[in-house]
Amino acid sequence: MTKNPSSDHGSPVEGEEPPRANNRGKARGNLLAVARAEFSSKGFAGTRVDEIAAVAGVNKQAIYHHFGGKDGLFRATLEAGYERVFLTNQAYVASEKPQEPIKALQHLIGHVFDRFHLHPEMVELVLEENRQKGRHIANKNLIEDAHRPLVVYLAEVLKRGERDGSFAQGVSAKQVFFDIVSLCMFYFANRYTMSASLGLDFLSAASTRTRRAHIVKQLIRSLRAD
Amino acid sequence: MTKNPSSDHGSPVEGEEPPRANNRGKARGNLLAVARAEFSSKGFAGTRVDEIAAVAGVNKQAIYHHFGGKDGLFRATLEAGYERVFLTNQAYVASEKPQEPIKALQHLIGHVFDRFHLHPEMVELVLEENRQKGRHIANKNLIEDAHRPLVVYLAEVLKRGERDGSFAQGVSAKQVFFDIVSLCMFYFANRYTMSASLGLDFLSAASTRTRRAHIVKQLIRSLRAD
Amino acid sequence: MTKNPSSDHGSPVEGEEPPRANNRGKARGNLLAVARAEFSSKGFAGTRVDEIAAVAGVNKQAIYHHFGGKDGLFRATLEAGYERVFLTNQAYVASEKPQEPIKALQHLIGHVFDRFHLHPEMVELVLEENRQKGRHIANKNLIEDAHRPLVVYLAEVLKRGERDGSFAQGVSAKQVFFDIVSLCMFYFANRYTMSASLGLDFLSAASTRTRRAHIVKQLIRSLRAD
Amino acid sequence: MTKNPSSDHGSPVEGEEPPRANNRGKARGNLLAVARAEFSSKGFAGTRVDEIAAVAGVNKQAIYHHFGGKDGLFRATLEAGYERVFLTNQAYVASEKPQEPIKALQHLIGHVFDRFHLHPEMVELVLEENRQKGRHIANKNLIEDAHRPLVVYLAEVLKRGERDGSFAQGVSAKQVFFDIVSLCMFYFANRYTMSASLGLDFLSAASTRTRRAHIVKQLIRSLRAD
DNA sequence: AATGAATGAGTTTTCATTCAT
DNA sequence: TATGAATGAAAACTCATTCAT
Repeated sequence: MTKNPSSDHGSPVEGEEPPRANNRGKARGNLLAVARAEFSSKGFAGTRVDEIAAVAGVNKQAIYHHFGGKDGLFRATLEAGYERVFLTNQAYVASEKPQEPIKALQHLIGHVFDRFHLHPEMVELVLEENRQKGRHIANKNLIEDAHRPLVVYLAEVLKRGERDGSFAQGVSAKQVFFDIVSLCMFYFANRYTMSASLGLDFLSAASTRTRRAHIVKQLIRSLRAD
Repeated sequence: MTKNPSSDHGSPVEGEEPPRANNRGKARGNLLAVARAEFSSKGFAGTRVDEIAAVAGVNKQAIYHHFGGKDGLFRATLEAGYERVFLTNQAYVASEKPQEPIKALQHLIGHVFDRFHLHPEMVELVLEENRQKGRHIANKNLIEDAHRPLVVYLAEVLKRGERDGSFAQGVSAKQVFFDIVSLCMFYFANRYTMSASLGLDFLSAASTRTRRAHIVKQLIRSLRAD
Repeated sequence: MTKNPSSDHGSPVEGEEPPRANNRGKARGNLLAVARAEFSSKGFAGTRVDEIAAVAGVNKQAIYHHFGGKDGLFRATLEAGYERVFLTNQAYVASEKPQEPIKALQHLIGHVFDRFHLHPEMVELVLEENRQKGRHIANKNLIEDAHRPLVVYLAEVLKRGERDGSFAQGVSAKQVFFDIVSLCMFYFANRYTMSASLGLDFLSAASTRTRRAHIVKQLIRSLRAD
Repeated sequence: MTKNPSSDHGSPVEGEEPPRANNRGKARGNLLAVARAEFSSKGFAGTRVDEIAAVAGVNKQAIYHHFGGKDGLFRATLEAGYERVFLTNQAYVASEKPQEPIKALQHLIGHVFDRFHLHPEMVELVLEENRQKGRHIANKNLIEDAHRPLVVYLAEVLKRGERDGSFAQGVSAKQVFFDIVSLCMFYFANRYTMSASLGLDFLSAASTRTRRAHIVKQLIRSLRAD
């Protein structure tokens, strides 16, 4: 999985940059950044090609030139997202110091939660792709690769925990990974109806902190050795 | 579908199924049923008002007559869904025999999972409403009411478990409810990307059973007294 | 020209009346009153049959029952308007004391102006009918009758003025009537663009008073004997 | 009357042309020409966007592309009309030879009358805009500018007439301008009902000539010095 | 007479995509 | 390649009128 540094731009979304003379490749990057914002907030069907082009400050034709159309742009947006996930996960694992399994796991769960907190657009993008029954996932390996660093790391942590007696035996790392992602991502995906359901305000920072702590604690508890 | 025979004098049309005659009052129900299917499979923006009307076998205008428009129809569909959730939960709680807390909780988690399994459309409807930032939730009480039977029952089970020593002290019932819904619903909402992520096929019945068992087990473990 | 007293209602427009047990004939009157307001403010094409029924507080079907449809309702509205004009003009002429021609004419012009001021809806109704090239005027005599009292009275005043030397000889009463109506009605029909044209605010009461005085004065001057 | 060559499109109204081939840039002009005809004959609400596009021989979307919608097209049509009025008035004033005030005024009144006679569509457009309470007048200056040449010229003529004793003192030029426009425009706006009112046929050329002469004569008389 | 529902043709507007310069 | 215009299909929504009770 290689990384195209020029696609890690995002000028129109993350910062204001004066239009420079050298527009080489900027159109593509701008489009991806704007598409990410648009697709995630409005869904695939609700997103307008014209608006993406307008917000990105490029001609509509650029979308057809670079991505072939709306579908291609969505696919590229999704792929760029997974690329980012991969890089983030890779960096996370690389930066983790050796530490006891419980600490490592607590930290990992917090990392996943915080990533979704920081990038709710990715939550929406993934949800959208699932609603479309995965029709844009041309390269399933891309997704698997994106999460592999974390899954591998998690499996290793669990194994160490099993050995040193901090974790229960025989719990599938993949299922645990699924648990972690479920609990973290679902929070950001369903805050509106869950707020109504439980009579709480999950949009507040305090509720988010509370929920985060609860998730970390319960997941750890669910893995303890008896 | 009852028919008034006295209005059947005169020659009926051959071959054609009478879409006319007594459509009185049927339109609303038909529309809600079709809308549920359409909105859940295509999302709000991806759903076509014309198609709903056509599939429901009613005139397009009926949607505007009964619901005021696409938004109104979505709102009504969502509300009807929550109404169903309420009835189901109410019936579930009413039918539960007295039993020890762990059994009760296992059963409850399985119930929630199975409901989502049986009604994935409701999953999609709720997801869609969250993507739209809850703009169709006119009546938040409806949602809260829909889940209240289960939340109240869960709180009571947890309390009993705390008392008899099967569950840990001081875990918030609302947070646990959130955990249950997260783990169960997320499975049905993200099977495509999670399949790709983990290299498994979560569309198969076997995987679903495995996942269900895992969720029940881990949630119970996460609540054990130390 | 007979007058149907039951059509001189106007409850929903001119006053609030509690719904009474005896609704006989009220629907027709309500509809005419509301139609007058709607047609005049939105034009024929811009007016909605549903809205008239809703505002009038009657069932839509009543429109078809009483008037045959939108066209019939417009026609009836127009005719009711002319009927009112007739009655007003008849009463005006009947109430005029003998007076010298110039006074009589000044008073008459003011009367015309004030009628349009009081009933701008009639201005719009007439304009609309002209835009439709008079297609609703089934009975042209109705219109002629409506103005006849005033035209006859005007001709008589002019004749007296000619005889006593206050007015010029040989000016057509019909043309003068046309002048009066033109100057008075046009003011109320074109206040928006004329305000913009001349940089004045013809919606203000002061401008209206000024314009009224000017019109009276100039018309009298235009008729003086040399 | 000078003509702005760039506005001299109008092929679809004046003749049949192959609608294909080079349509570049023609759409806008065609649409304005057709819209003028449609809006003036049917009013805003009565006009169909589809029909304008069809008659203009362009795609319906062109209306949204160039004007943003029906409202924008009406506004543009109105503005183009006032533009024409301005050019016409400017040319009229420029072409007027020095002459005595009464002659100048007679000529001016005839000019105004003849313009409305030649362009009854503009009459309808203006009436329509007034019915809509001026909601399309984005730029009031445009309207004021359109008439300014004539108003300024009129004021100057009146002033000269006051000085040389042909006109009365202290009559407001703006009010006189209003008189002229009222009398001339009203004739074309209300010929149907006025014909019925007075039992005359104001659609005939003879009646129009008679009315024109009457208006000119009476306006001049209304301004004479005593 | 009154009412809610139904009808079907139509009306504005939108959209992804392509063309011509 | 960049850009404004063009395209045609379709989308949401509206309307006057009629039906059934």
